[in-house]
Amino acid sequence: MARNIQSLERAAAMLRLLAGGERRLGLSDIASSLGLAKGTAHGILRTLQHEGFVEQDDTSGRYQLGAELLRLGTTYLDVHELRARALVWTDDLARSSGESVHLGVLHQQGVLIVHHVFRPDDSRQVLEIGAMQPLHSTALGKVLAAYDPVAHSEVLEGERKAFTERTVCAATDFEGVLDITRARGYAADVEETWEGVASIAAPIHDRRRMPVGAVGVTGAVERLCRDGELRPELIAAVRDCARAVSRDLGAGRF
Amino acid sequence: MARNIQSLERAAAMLRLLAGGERRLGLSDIASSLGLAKGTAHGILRTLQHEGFVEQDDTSGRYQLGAELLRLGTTYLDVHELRARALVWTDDLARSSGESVHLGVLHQQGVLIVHHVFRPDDSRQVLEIGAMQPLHSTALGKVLAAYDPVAHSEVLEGERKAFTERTVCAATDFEGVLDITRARGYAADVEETWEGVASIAAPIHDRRRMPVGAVGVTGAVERLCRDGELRPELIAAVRDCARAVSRDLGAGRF
DNA sequence: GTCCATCGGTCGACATTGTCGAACGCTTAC
DNA sequence: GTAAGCGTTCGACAATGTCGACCGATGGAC
Repeated sequence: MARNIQSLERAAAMLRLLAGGERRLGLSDIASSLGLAKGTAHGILRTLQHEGFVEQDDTSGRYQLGAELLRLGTTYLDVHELRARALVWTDDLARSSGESVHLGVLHQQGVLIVHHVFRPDDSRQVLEIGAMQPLHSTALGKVLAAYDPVAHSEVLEGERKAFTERTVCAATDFEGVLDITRARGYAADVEETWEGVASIAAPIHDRRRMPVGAVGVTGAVERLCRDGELRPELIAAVRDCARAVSRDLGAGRF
Repeated sequence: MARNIQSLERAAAMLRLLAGGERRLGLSDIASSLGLAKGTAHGILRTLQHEGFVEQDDTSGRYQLGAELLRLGTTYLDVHELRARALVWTDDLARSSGESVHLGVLHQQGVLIVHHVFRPDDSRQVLEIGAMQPLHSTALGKVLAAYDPVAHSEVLEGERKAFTERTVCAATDFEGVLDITRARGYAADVEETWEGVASIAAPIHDRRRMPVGAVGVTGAVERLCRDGELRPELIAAVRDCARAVSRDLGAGRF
C-alpha cells in the first residue's frame, strides 16, 4: 500500500473543488468535474456531510463547505507555535508603524496568512487570516521564496502572473529580485500586486535557522514611501519585529 | 452502500482527535485512540498529510493539523451568506453599543462563532471566529435553543455544565428560561458562562422565517447592566440589528 | 556505552470495502 | 403534458483499504 487512500484523495479534491467554485455545486457537477460516477460522488459527499465538512442546501440540494472546517481551521491557528510567539510582536509593529501587519507561512504555491493585525485606526477592514497571497509579487512571498528552498522551487516552477504593470514575471529578473532580497534581508512590493498598495516583509527563522515564515506591513504606497523610496524607519521596524519573533522561537542564541 | 465510507469517517475522527488534543500526537497514540492498526492509521495520516490536512513535525515525527484546514475554513466564511449580510449591521451595532459583537450559528452541540467585531476601543482582544460556545449558558446559545428545534433537542439531550454558580442547569428551569426568551424575543447571559461577563442576543430568521443564527453583544457586566438590570437601549440595539439582518435575508416582507 | 522499549514506517495476503452503472422518484422548465 | 435534469438508492463485482508482523532508528535508563 505505497499509494495513498483513494477515497480520501477524492474527498479532498471535492473539498477543494467546493472551495474554488464561487457558489454551491450540484452533485452532477461535482461528479463530472472529478470524473466519478454519481453514486460514488454521492457516497463521499454523504459521509463528508455527516462529518460536518460539507453542508447541503435543503431546497436546491446543492453542496457547499461545512462549518466543521472553520472549527478545525481555527484549532490549527491555536496550536500554531509561530503565530503564538508572534502575537505580541506583530501588535507592537502595527502600533509603531501605524499600518496593518501580516504574518504568513508557505503553503502549497502561495503564502498563507496566519495572522493579521488591523491598521490601528477606525477604518473598516476585512480580516485576511486564512487567505492566500502569491509568492512572486508580494513582500511576504518574496521573502519566503528567497529564504525557503521549497518556496523557491515552487515559485520558479509555477506560473507568475502579472497583476500590475510593475509585477516582475521573467525568471531571470525574478532571481535578481531574490538576490537583492537576500542581500538586504528584507523584501518589498511597491504596486506589484495591487495598484496603490505597498508592503515590506522580513524573514522569521526557527531555532535551527530554518525559515519558517515572514512578517510584514502593508499599506497605501503614499504612506509607506517618501520621496519615491520606502521609509527606512518602517524597514527597520519590520526587521526588528522579525528578529524578535525569531529570537522568541529560539533562533537568537549568539 | 447505505453506510458511510469507513476510511473517511476514520480520517475525520483523526482530525477531530488532533483538534482536541492540546499538542501534537504520535502515530501510536492516534492508532490506539481510534482502535486501529498502526499500518491503517499511517495510511490515512499519510494521505491527509499529502493533502495538507495534517502536518508532521520533522524531528519528533508527531502529527498536528495542517494549513489546508485554515484555508478551507476561511473559504467557508467567504461563502457564508448570513455572515456576508450581517457584516455591516454588526459593525454598526459595535459602534453604537461600544461592545464587541458576535454572530453565531448552530453547529453540533454548540454555537459556532462565524463573525466577531471587536469592541471599538484600543484594548487588546483575541479574535473568536471559529470558536464554540455552549448552548445552555450563553445568550447566543439560548436564542438558538429557544427558536431552533434542532438546537433545542441538542441542548436538552446534552450535558449542561455549570460554569459559574449562576448557570441554569436543571432541565425544567432551563425550559423556563427558553420560554422567557421566546416571550421577550431576546436572551441574556449575566455571569452564567464567565464571571464578570454578560451578553445579550437576538435571533436572525431567513426568508422562510426559519432561525438561522443569532447576533449579540458581549461585555463586562458593569457596562451592560445598570441598577442590576440590562440596559434597555442595548437590548433594543441588538434586536434592531437582528431584525435588520433578517430583513436583509428576505424575512421582512410585511 | 549498552541495552531495551518504543517510536514511525513498510510490506504482502486477505476479504472487506468502496466503486460503478442502471434505475428510481421527484422537481423544474418548456 | 411531456421531457430533461436533479439527487438518491441499489446490488454485483473486484479493486481497494485493512490488518498484523516486521524493519531500522531513536532515545532513556542504568
